[in-house]
Amino acid sequence: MRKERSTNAMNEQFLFGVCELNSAIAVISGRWKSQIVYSVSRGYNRFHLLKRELPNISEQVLGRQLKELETHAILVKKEIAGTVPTGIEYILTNKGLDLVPILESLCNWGKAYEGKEIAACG
Amino acid sequence: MRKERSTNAMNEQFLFGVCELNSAIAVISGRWKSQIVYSVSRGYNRFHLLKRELPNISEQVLGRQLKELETHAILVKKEIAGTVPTGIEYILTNKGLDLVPILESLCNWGKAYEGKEIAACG
DNA sequence: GCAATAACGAACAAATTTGTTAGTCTAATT
DNA sequence: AATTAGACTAACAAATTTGTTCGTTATTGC
Repeated sequence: MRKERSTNAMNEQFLFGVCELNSAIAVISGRWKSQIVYSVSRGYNRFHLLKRELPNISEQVLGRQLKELETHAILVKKEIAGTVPTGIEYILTNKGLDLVPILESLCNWGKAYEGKEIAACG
Repeated sequence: MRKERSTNAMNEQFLFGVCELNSAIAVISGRWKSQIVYSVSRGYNRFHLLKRELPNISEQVLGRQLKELETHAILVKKEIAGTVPTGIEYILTNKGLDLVPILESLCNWGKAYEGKEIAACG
């Protein structure tokens, strides 16, 4: 549980107030989160498909990350009609869909400077 | 210190291998980091200016974050000639400069969906 | 009946990040 | 001579994130 009045939590709130950038980053930070969003966007949109894509994640952690993404309205759960037991699909919301191209930019940025930890000065 | 062989650390490495997206996010995650990059890009490029911009950060934490950004080659330190004691400027590298527009997209994305935690489904 | 698959939730523990306390060094100012 | 400003570092403690163990529900396959 969060301690709402810890320095850490208050600093987080302060930054949220400074610029939406900081809330945005808070949403996509976290060990598996942006990779999950990216995978879902590419069609790996069910629990077992994500498990297969990310073999090192435990089911419990996957469930937790998905729930957090749902809380932040990046994706929604949808029951697949006519399946027994009811299958669940994860669908990106508009918010989630709009995030995907930004993640792609980040990916390209990462690739462009791969291994160049000591970059030339601009 | 990091435990190189913890599950957590190994999962991080795994994700770095899956897509550069994950290393990119790792670089900009962290309580103050992207805000610092953004502030530096807007001219708050000295230790004391950043302290004034982010009054809640302690000097120790600011120093640490700046050092990490330096390690990831987002910015470099530069001595200001002719100042006594030597003043230090922080300059964004090309890598850092290329990051700024992405941070701006994230900021706009955050603004667009501000408060809309329960978004319409795409 | 027993195991497996799909999809998780709760509680606890380990790892990591963030913040705090104390201290450094130089030079100008009071 | 003491204080202040700029720019930090190291070591420790608190907070938070990540991973683990155990358990659940329901249906199909052997």
